[in-house]
Amino acid sequence: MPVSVLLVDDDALVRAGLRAILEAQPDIEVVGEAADGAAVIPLVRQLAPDVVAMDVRMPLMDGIEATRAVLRAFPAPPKILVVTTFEEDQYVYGALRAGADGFLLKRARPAEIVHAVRLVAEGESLLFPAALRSLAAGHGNEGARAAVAAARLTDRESEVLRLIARGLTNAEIAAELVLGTETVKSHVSALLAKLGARDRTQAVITAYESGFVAPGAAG
Amino acid sequence: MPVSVLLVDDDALVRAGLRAILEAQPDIEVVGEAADGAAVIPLVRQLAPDVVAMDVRMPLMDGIEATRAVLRAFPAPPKILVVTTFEEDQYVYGALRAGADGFLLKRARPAEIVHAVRLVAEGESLLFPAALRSLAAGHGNEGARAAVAAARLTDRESEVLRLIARGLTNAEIAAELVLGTETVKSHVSALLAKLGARDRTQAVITAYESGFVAPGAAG
DNA sequence: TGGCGGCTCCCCCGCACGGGGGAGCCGCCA
DNA sequence: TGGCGGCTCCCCCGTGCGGGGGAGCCGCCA
Repeated sequence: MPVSVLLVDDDALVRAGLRAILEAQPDIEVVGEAADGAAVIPLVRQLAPDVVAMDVRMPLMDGIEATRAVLRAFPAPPKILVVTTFEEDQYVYGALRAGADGFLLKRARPAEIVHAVRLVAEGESLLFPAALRSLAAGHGNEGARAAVAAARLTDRESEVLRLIARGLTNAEIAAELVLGTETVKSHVSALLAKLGARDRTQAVITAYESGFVAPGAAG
Repeated sequence: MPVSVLLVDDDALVRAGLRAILEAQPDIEVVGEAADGAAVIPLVRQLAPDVVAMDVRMPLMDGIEATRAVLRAFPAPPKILVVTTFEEDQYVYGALRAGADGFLLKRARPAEIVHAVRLVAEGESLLFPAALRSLAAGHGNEGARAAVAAARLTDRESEVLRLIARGLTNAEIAAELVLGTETVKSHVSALLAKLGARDRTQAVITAYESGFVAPGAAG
């Protein structure tokens, strides 16, 4: 059962590129295209795609509004993969709050694009915007790859991040999870690398900004 | 021109106590009372108080809902001072998100209660819930005093907290503000003490949880 | 069967951090 | 006039933190 994808981008060139890359995969099928967010709702209703690859900047209705509209309109909405560039990273937070499931960088390599589509199709994928931003600084394509491939935390890392975001030290986390402090340090290091965070403070910021934790939700 | 206060608490004893304490001040005037949040809207319309001292737990409409209702109903709403106890601190975040302007602990001393009313009346007062919680742990009355009196940050401290909440190190903050690192350290220490935070990580958490910074608002 | 990723734990090392002091300058206000 | 709070900068000191290595165990899957 292939993953069905709807492409939404005002640039025909981008649509064609995405279609070519994705159609080359046996398990991915592009079922439709749209040139603006305003056309998304009826197309989703008609095509019922698994994933919508959604551009951010479009003339009539931008990707953020369209994301919101789709999630409002359908009880079981498709996964929304927001297609963005480093220059547009100010839209990332808005898209996240609108309910986007993942991010795709236009300058990513084909294999990464394919990977991203599969990831969001599988569900529960959270790509951290801070990782995008920090990795974007200077590293060029390296950044794109890392942002797409590495930004998924393991269960343990998620658990540790949650405790970091509650203000615990490594020793306290170790006690809480019944682990050695060295183990916690390992998880913290891995987690910081994946998030593109320099230290636990930046990790907490990323946790809040990405919606990984929400104000008021903590105990 | 005295500060006018509306008391909202289902406990008549509490109302009487607040009235006695506040009326003893020449610059504070209690203009009305209500026993439930459901009665607040018409009373605010009629009395136009500067401050509403609002209990959290009330039979018909709780303080959080009432706060929300008041802020929705009036273009220039009164300041909302939420009256709470340490046992009720789980309501603090909800009240903050509802738009409350400050917090008052029932076991606070009279002078502190008066101070809190004057503070919110002056505007722009933000009392940090994390400071409440951490100070509440064990210190008894000490905690109440500190939470009310110390939780207001100076301009410089607010500036530093904002930069901490953007992930900067002390050295980077110093460069940003054109200061010495030792100066930044002084501000950070003062700020941590006021917030009841152990380190900058907890300070960031407090900043988000209190609404001092909001997800998506950062640049 | 081998490889790989996740989880666990260990070492060494440098450093940013935070606490404890103190001090001088300025402006406000009693 | 003196006091006080805010802002600035300095010292010393301990340590939690994060990076750099490495290693063994397990389960999944090709």
